[in-house]
Formats: sequence, structure tokens, C-alpha cells
Amino acid sequence: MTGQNVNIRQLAKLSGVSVGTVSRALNGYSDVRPETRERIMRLARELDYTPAAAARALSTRRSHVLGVFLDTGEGHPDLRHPFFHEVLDSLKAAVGRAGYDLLLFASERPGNGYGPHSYLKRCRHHNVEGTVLMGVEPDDPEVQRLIRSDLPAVGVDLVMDGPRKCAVMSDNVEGARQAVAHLHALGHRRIATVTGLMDTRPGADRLRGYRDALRDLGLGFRDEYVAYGDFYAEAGHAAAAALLALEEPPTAIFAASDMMALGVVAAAAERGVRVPDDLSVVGFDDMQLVGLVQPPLTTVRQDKAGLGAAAAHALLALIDEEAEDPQPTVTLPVELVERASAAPPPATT
Amino acid sequence: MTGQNVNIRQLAKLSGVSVGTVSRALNGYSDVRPETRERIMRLARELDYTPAAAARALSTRRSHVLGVFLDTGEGHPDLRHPFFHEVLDSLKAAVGRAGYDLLLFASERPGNGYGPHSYLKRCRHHNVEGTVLMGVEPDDPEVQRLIRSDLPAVGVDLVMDGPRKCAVMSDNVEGARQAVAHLHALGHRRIATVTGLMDTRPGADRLRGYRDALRDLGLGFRDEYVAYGDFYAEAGHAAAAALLALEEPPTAIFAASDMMALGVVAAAAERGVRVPDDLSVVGFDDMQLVGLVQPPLTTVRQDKAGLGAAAAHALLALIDEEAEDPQPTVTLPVELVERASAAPPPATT
DNA sequence: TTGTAGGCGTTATCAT
DNA sequence: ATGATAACGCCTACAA
Repeated sequence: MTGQNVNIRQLAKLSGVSVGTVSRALNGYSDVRPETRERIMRLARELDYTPAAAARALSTRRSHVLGVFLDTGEGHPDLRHPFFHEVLDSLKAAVGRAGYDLLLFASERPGNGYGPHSYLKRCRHHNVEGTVLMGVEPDDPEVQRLIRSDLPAVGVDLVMDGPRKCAVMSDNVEGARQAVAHLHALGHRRIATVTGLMDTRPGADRLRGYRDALRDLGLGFRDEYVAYGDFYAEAGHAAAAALLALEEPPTAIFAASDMMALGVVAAAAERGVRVPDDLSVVGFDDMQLVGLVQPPLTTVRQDKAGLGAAAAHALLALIDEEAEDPQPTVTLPVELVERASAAPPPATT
Repeated sequence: MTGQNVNIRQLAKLSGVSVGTVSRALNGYSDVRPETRERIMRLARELDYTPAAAARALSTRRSHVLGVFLDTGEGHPDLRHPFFHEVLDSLKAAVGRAGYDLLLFASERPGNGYGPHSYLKRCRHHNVEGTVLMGVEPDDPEVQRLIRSDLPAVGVDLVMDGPRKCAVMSDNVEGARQAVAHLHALGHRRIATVTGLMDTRPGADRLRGYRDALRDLGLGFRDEYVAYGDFYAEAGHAAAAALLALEEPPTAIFAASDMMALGVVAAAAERGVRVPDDLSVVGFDDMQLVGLVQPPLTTVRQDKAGLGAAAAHALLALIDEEAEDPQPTVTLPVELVERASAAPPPATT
């Protein structure tokens, strides 16, 4: 409609005032005569005037854009991890309410692509006011550079030790603990685990929770009961195969992710081991759908929406400087969801 | 590192040339003496110079940013639809390779928030060169305004009839057809369906494919065999309950989404109806995990990665003007994935 | 209350 | 091959 992209100068001319006045009127300054403002705003609406974000950012030095690095499933291109996407949804909603949009970094060559791929550079190029990192490699040297900079950034499941940095994550230790405790309460004594990637914080923490729980419960830790995985289904499948072939196989398996848990269930089914009759399984995440499958999966629910909102909140606080440094990691509670994949162990031990 | 955000002027001063020369050197113009260029580029690297996208966009009138409207699960806040996220992943990868980043629109008040919420306005505000729409309401008046504008836009599962618009989607009709044909080949004659939202293109097309298949197979269409759903699990559950309570219940159900298919399976299980022994179920999507559940779900696979790449491709073509108008809808093939939830019908009819 | 003008960081068009 | 300089669209002192 109308003649495309009106700018503030034309608006000024048409409303018979200067650009300064138009700007002040539109931006809600008080020193503008009501009638003048009204006239300007009406015209702006009629002409469908939209200020150019680039120009404003240039002049204001604020972009009202937040960056997002979402490196999901690089090593597993066919099995995208849905967890971060769910977090992204609520992150989007929360920052939107605060008037921010999200820049999802895709191109590895900001500007003209000279210089190495760099998180920090891409942020500066687009002048984002802060950024969220999800699923990125913790020890990538480029991440380290970002950490040393003072650009506000929050990591999801990723703690960064630097100025204006923060992290949000679930209480993974406690979650794993609850999973094991639940199994123990059901009567299990031979409880194994399939871990996540050990160089990620959730992977390490869930294993720690598992060990802590065993200790507290007086169960004794056995090396052969921990199978190292990578969060993906295939790892759960392989781990279960190995675990069930043990001389003294476990009666229960705590998998550090739902996908691995489903892999465990599948592997069990293949060997004629019934879940939960012969083997109990507890997962982690509470991905959508796992409540619908047979058997419905008992799992530790992460509050993905809460994580996204917390990330938004933390990042905005960092940006508004209303945050002491260093900022403590935000840890969200998890909740054991009892469904049908965990039950008392078979009577015959 | 170094003293934060160097700009082209400082770079010019330090390398002893004018800003014009720096700009030309960095942007690879030929009319720059090799030694000069080398000196400038080295300095730029040392100082970690990054051009400001906003300034460049202002001057160039190209932002190298593409917009994304991802309205996922507004009505179903607890059950985010993962389909679009998988598409988003490959979209991101594809546009990234072309040097674009993605702006995920979150805020409803671009600029100063005067005027109504508007897709078009948000695009113009950020000067995106084109935009992708996923999961948005087809008949939202604001979408209509976007459609009438000549901003390049492609819809995923959404056809827009306007200048520089395009759509990508799976071959939903054919997919539904294949599902029904598969069931028919297995011996089923009483085949019901649970539809998706009828005001979406995929919802309508999958129902059409179902009807077409019945006709072609000479099966005869029965009103009571189509239950109207909304793509979500609960709808599948409710539909199955109704369908199975029929006087002459179907022996097979084609659900227009995997989530509904799982709802169907769950409802069946509750009534003691076994899948696939007593009831065959075929879904649509091939969401991750549905191959792992019990029974592994037979379904029609959508090529989500292909959809994202196609959307990127189409949008870039629209932007580069190398696209006749109107642009034909891109339809991607689907593939029936036979797993275990569909089998021959029980012998006793 | 309003107008003027400088500046934000680049690119691009002229000269030279 | 390089240097000035005018846009690009907006905000914001400062003046009036």
C-alpha cells in the first residue's frame, strides 16, 4: 500500500514540522505540543511509517536484538536434539515481551568473511546487545574469546567464567539422584546408568548425581554399571545391549536422556527383556511424546520453558547492568514423572 | 582483547590511508595496490576489526538478514510442534551458506510500537531482504497485508498468492494416498482417518489424499470414518475412542500426524485393542523417536531438511529476482516408512 | 515548543 | 590507486 517505505524526513515535510520534532513526537518525548504529536502520529499511521532499525541502532548504539547460537546436532545431523528448540520457544516469547528480537546466527562469515569464524565477531558485527549460547562446544577457542569479552551472554547448560556471563541449567545432579532414589524405593539394588556426553555439564552432573545417590543409599558403585553414551538413542541401544549381557545384569537402568532411554527399551525388547517387568528404565528430559509411548516412560522432567524464560531474564539483567558480577548460575528444579517404565524388580533375583 | 570495536576511520588513520581505500581494500575491489591492501588487511586482523552491519545496511540497502516468523503452538502452548523446528535447522544451514543470518521475530512492537502488530512492518523495520513464514494463520489480515506487499516471502505449508511469494510443502495428497494404499495392500477394507486442522493446507490435502485413495481403490467413503483433529496427540486419542466405539469399527486408522497416531495407539491400548494385531495405525511426519517406540510407527516421512533447504533456495531466488512470477509451489516427495504399527487385519472380520 | 546540525559507521561517487 | 565527501535514516544536544 502507499508508496513504500516512508522515512522520517518525508514525514516531517508532510506534517509541516522538522525531523527533530517528528522524532521526539514518535518517541514519546514530553516536550511536544499534544496537537502536533497527534497530527504526526496520525500521519505516521496513515503512511504506515516504520523507523529503520539500522539507522536507529547506528545512532542509539542499541540494536534491540539478541543473538542466539544454536549448534544443534552437528555431529548428529539426522537426529536434531529437540531440547534446545523447546527452550528457544520460550526464550523467544520472553525476550519479545521485553521488546527484543532474536538473531539466529547462521552465516559463518560476518561482514566480508575475512578473519576466522568467531562468535564474538558475529555479535559485534550485528551489534547484538547480548547473546544466548545453546549446544555449543564448551572448549571451543572461539567460545573462550567470547567469554573473555564483556559482551553479555548466557549459556544454556554451559557455564562461562567471564565478565557479564551467566548460565542457566536444570538441577541435573538432583534429577539423577531422584531417578536413582525412585528406582531404589521400588526395590532395585542393581542400578546401572547410561551417561550423556561427559564433556558437557549435564552429562557430568547426571553421572555425579547417580554416584552420589548410590553412595547415599549405600548401594556401592560398580564400574561395569556405567556405560558411556552421548545422549542419542543409538548409544542407549548399544549400552543396554552391553549391560544386559553382563554376568550380573542390572535390574534397572537410568539413562541420562529420554532418547537413550528409548534406545534402552528398544534393545531390551529385542532381547525379549520386558520393560518394566524384567527391567526398569528411567529417562531424563521428558520430551514430548515419551508419555505416549508404550510403556509410557518414567523420566525426570526438565522445565524447558522455564529455562528459556530464565535465560531471557538473566540476559536482560546482564544487559541492564543490574547484575552483580560474577553472576551465579541459575539452577531450575526438575521433577520426577512417574509413568510405567519403572516398576519393582522381578521377584527372582 | 584490544581496545574494543575499532571502526573504519581508526583503521584508516592507523594504516595511513583514507577510509575509502580501507573500504575498497576490505571489500575486495580491484583498484587497490596489493601492498596497500595487504597492510590494511593485516591491521584489520590484528585489531579484530568488524564492520558494523547497521551502517553497512544503511548505506548498501541490503541487510543480509532474512526474517522468520515461527508461530508454533500458540493454541497449544504445552505441545510445541517440533516439525517446524526441524525445518528451521536446515533453513538456517542453507541460508548461512549463502551469507545470510536469520532474524527470528519475537517482539510485537517494532520500533516504537505505534500502529498495529504487523508482519510487514516488522520486516521493514529490520530491513530483512525476505522472510519465511511457518505455522502462521493463513487468513490473518496481517498476513494478507504481507502478501500484497512485494517483500519476498516463502511460506512453509502455507501458500500466499501475491508478488514475490512462494510456498514449499510436502506432497501431502500423495502421502495420504500411500498410507491408505499401504493399508489396503495389507488387506484392510475398513480404513478410517483422523484429520489435521482443516484450515491448514496439509490438513486439507491429507484428507483429500485419503478420499482420493479410497475412491481409486473402490473402497467407498464413509462419513463416520473421518474424525476431525488438530494434529495433536489428544485429538488422536479422542478420535480413536470414537472410532473404536462405532458399530462397525475400522481395522485401520490413518492419522494425519504422528502425534495423533500415538494418541490413537494409546487410546487403543486403553481399550485393550492391540496394535497392530487388532488395529493398524499409520502416521504422518516421521518425527524423531517414532521409530523407537513400541510398536515402531509406520508413517509417511516428510523431508524436513529438504523443506528447509527448499525454502532457503526459493527465498534466495526470489530475492535475486531470478524467479518468474508467480512462482510455483515447491512440492517435495514423501516416503512411506514401513515399520510395525501396520499389519494385516485380524482374520475374523 | 520547535528547528538546526552534528554524528553514528559504511559505501559509493566523484575528483585527482 | 587514492582521497574527499555526500548519502543512508535516525537521534539528540544545543539554539532559538
